[in-house]
Parts: sequence; C-alpha cells; structure tokens
Amino acid sequence: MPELPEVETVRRGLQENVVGRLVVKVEVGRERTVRRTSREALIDGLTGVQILSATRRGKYLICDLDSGQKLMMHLRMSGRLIIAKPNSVRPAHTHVVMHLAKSNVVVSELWFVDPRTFGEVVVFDPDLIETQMPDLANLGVDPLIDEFTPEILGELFKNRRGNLKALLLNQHFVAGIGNIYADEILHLAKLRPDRLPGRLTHVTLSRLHGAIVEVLNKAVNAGGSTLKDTQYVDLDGQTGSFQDQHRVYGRAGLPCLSCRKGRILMTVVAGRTTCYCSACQH
DNA sequence: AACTGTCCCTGCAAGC
DNA sequence: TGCTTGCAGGGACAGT
Repeated sequence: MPELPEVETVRRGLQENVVGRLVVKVEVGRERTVRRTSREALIDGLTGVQILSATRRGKYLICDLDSGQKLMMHLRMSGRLIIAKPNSVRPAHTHVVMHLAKSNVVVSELWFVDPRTFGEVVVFDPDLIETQMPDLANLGVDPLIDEFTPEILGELFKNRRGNLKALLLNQHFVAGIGNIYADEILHLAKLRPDRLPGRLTHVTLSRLHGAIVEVLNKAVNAGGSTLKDTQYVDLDGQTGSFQDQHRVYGRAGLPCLSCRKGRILMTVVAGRTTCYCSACQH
C-alpha cells in the first residue's frame, strides 16, 4: 500500500517528469476519484495550467500551480501514478489523464490509475485549505520533512490512551505511517504494538523515534515496498524492493530474523492485521 | 475530547 | 472446475 516511502518515490518521479510541464488537456473517467469537488472543477482547475512543484506531506502529494491553486493527489489503497507516452494503451481503472506539454509539444500523459477507487485528485485554493482540505490542514508531523525528535514524539504521545500502533497509524500525530511500516517500526524498536503509550521512558521514546526515522529512510532508499496484492509501482512502472527487508509484515508463523528465538505472530491491533515477534518485542 | 468500529471498493485467494 | 466468501487497507464518519 502506498505509505510515506512509496509516496516519496512517486513524488521524485513527479519532480522529474511533471514539474515544469503545461497541462493542455484533462480527462476524468470515474467521478468518484474527483468526489471532493467535481469533474468540471478538476478539468477547469488544471487545463492550461503549468505545474510548478511536486511536494509531499505524509501520504499527500501536493503540486503548486501557476494559477495560484494547488493540486492534491492521494493514492490511498491502490492508487498509482504512471507517466506514459501520448496515446499509449491505458490500463483498466485509469480514472484521470493529464496531457502534458513541454514547449507547446505534448510529450507525455500522467495517468491516475486506481482499482479500488479510494484515491482522489483535487485542485484547491490554498486560502481555503481549512474548509476544503481539513484532513490535510490537520496533518501531524512528517518525520522526514519536519523537525522530529524524541522529545517531540514524547509530547505527541503524552497522556494518550489507546495503544502504540493506533497512535502510529493516526495521521494527526505522525503523518505517513501505514499498517506495514507501523509493524516494521515497532519490531525494530522492540515494542509490542498493543503497548500503552502513556508513560514511555526517554530511552523507549528514543528507540521508537530512531526506528521511525530508520525504517522510513531505508524504505525510501529502496523505492518503497511492492506487495503481491497491490502492485505498487513508481511513475516509470518500477517496483520497490523494501519488501525484501520486511522482518515482520507478511511473515506470520516464521521465525524472527532478529532474535532467532521467537516466532512472528499475527493478531488484530487497532482494527488492523498486525505482525510482531513473540520474543523480542515487549 | 478522544477513542473504536464501520464503510467505501475491487481483485485475488481460499474453500466448498 | 466454478462459484461464493472473505480479506486487504486509508481515512471519513458515526457511535460510544
């Protein structure tokens, strides 16, 4: 599933292939992908507009447009952004197509492909972010962009109920972590996913902080994770390779690669399938 | 206020 | 073999 490392890999592809291009034509297939506004709003907001930047916050992709508006794209479960030559055969579930020009020559198409249709594409006015994009406006700390220290993590977790995994998954605290990386982070930090976050010691908070930064950075360097069911690929259709470094996700019943004593258990925590080591996570 | 459960949607795999 | 069923999951929203 696209989480922070996959979205960052896609962002780099946008930087390379889309920034500086002029959108000359926009097609919207399924209206559900543009449900936050409308088909007309997306077409009007993008046609004849130049894309100036490609940034990321958590799992959100945001592009500055020369109209003063911003483009937001979210891949959610199964969304993919693909760069293609003009008039190529499109895969099933291609819901938005942007025709991109360089020096007034159409050079490529950007496809938003999304089988499960949870993803979305929207053009919004940055002055209205609080009302139009409350989820984006209230996003938590991005661990690879914002200042992020064990102390900041401690402040975020102070007096919280629930469990560690639920907090890691909550985008209002730390932004960008999904189910796979939450499990990998907790395993590296040697913390049980159902552990209560109330009074973590400074040492524990430092370990968790270090694990968040390390896992996310390593995954970005590996181009993200491509799983069997979701077929995540970057803008050029390349798969990621971090799945080869997963130590708990998808390894239920197998021995722990870290401590070599425990087995990887599969349970449900925070309503999500959760894998952790029976021996080395406390 | 802050947490948990349900829903949205499709493709795939397991089971009968 | 061919159907049905269940599961996967990010985030909004409803419920507690």
